Amino acid sequence: MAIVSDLTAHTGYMLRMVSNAVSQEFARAVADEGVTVAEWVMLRSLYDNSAVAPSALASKMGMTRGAISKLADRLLEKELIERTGNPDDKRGHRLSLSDAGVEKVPVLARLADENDAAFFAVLSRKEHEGLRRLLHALIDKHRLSGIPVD
Amino acid sequence: MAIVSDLTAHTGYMLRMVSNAVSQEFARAVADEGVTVAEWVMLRSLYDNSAVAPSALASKMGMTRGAISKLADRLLEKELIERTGNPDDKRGHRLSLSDAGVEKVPVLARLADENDAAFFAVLSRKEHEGLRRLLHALIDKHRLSGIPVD
DNA sequence: TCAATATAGTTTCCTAGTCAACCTTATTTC
DNA sequence: GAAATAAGGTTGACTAGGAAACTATATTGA
Repeated sequence: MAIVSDLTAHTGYMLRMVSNAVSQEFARAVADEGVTVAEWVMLRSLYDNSAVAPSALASKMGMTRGAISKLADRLLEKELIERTGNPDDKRGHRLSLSDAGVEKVPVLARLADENDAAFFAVLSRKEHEGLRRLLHALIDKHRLSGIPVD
Repeated sequence: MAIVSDLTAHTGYMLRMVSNAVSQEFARAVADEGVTVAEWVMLRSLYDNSAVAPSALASKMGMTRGAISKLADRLLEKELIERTGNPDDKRGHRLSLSDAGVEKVPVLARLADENDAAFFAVLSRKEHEGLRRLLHALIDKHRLSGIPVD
């Protein structure tokens, strides 16, 4: 073993290389729909649970509250979400999808499905399942809960 | 299958989640040594081949020439690399490690080794090898050559 | 041969994050 | 029940990168 190991010796390096490739392709796909990957994740999160507190999204999405605040501003600007006050706590806000947002999510979800399927089609069904199992184990063992966006 | 599939249904999502976790831990580790992940990749690349053209690094690292230009500025500022003119082509430059840079690389390489080993230690040897094999297949089939940095 | 084009690098402007300071409202504690 | 502290969210300063314009030098080809 060399004193200075090669970059490719690290599994983390390979992981990042592949991960970047999938994400870049997906970013290109959603860009045609006028949204970014982070915006997609926020929209998708609001699709399940509407009226979510920004701070809850921050921890779910693994971003700071500041970032969520600005991300929400952009989606408000695009009229894909709505921001309302929380009557029970005047400090708090609630974010939810607008009607346009509700319509947009399935379109983006379809792109996500297609992108994922296309990228991993080079693996056999068994390999693909093996990969998912290993990633799941890592997520589980490291207690990774946030949704990645960057 | 639901009309709008879950975020976690996508392998790309899991990949990114795990990849982010490894990278964030590594970023924290190298930050103690005063460098960023991108800086580490550039330093490591120059360790093998000194006197490299910025444009060559750009394609190797999967970044734009503009980004490489600024990254090189930062490493020059830290006196870890040196920039010289190319006598054969007055447009071109060559980047190489400074003496301090040459000393720094093995230290950072050790951190990279440790970080990678620690993160993937939760997998069995066989699982770890399986993961590497699958990632390698994806890199190969998609012809991914750049070194990821972001 | 010299005009058009291509290439190497840098710079400017823009985007999307972080971090820390800040304002407002709640909660705790004495 | 008022003062101290905490919590929710926004804002401003800063960072790292991409895209495209720009400068300077090389190369091509009519």
